[in-house]
Amino acid sequence: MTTLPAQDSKIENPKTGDSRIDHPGGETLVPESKPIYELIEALFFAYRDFVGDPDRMLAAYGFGRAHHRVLHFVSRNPGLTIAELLSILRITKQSLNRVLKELLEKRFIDSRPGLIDRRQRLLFVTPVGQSLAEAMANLQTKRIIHALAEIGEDRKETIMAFLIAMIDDDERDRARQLLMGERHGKSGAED
Amino acid sequence: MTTLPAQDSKIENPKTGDSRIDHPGGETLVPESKPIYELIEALFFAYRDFVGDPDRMLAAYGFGRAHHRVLHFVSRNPGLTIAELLSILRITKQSLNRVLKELLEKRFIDSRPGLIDRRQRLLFVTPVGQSLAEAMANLQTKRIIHALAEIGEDRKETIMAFLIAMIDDDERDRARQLLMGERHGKSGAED
DNA sequence: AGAAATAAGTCAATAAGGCTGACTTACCAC
DNA sequence: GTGGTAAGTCAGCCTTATTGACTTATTTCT
Repeated sequence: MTTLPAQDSKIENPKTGDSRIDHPGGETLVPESKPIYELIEALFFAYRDFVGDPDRMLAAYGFGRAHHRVLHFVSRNPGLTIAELLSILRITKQSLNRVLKELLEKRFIDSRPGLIDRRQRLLFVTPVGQSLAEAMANLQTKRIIHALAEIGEDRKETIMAFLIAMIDDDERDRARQLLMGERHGKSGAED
Repeated sequence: MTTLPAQDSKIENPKTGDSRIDHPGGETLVPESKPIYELIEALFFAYRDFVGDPDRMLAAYGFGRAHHRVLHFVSRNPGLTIAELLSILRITKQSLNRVLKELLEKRFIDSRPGLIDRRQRLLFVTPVGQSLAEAMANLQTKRIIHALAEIGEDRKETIMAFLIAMIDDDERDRARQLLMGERHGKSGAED
């Protein structure tokens, strides 16, 4: 935390968009264009409904959004380690542990010690877990397909390119590897 | 069955040929196509980083994501009522009140009784609030512009159309009105 | 062999942001 | 003047996240 809200508002004119604004975040922001409100809000609404589908399904199992994320990435990356999962989800070990414990207890996820490094616990979905993960992915896919149909399926690569370009620069490669289905070449975890 | 541009086949496929899955949610899900994992995950990563920018800025004021949403929609829709805000955000009165109270106390938002219906409280951003709202919108716009530049700016309408099509059918019109900047024609609240 | 580093699990406390239910106040409308 | 509506509030609860400190098992380094 830098300086506290020394909120000296030095806005010139909210209407011109020509405002040079100092913020405690540090940077002086000089917008190079007017805010693209349509896209900001469309993204908000789209994402809200996009995660709303699985949310409703998860509730029937007593799970939440956190469980979904864990189940999803384990399902997509069998043999994932705790450490890898943590860095994908960007949460702490303690946060992950709570949901992971539940998923293990309820047998949606299974863990086995690593073959090479036995300290590691390699995570796999059970058939039940796979079924749930797929069901949620299908729900989301349904929505995506509907949306792609609206704009023309051939635009799918445009959408992908846009979304990938929205990711943080220093995270893009890692994310791209994940979502392009490349396995993390460690810990000999193929089944 | 939509023909997808046959993405990849690098992943060890889930060995469930089973496409008919019963879930306590009630519905039997029969996917009409393979899950589009790339898009699901790209959306996850893109949104995570998209909201990460404002999150960091808000933290400097002791605010969170909830404050951002309130500030944003009030800034964009001066004269918004509590009821309207609740239905946009889809949260409860009690949840809203906690953050709204803070925004009012710290003078980022101002409220006046409605002219026609004095039970209503019309919400407006103060100059300080406007400044913060703009700063965050500028941050997000920066990311969006960068992403649009990657795919060609002319694709902006494609992205918009996609995102809008992702919204729930019965919410789409309302959302579209909001993000297209049409004012809710009530309570004589123009500035 | 022994020390240090690493992977993971755990305990405790805290916070943000949601929720429900029940109730009040103020105001509008019939 | 009664009833409905907009908003505010009290109390309690849940989920998801945080930090810090510590343990255990195992690998790696010297």
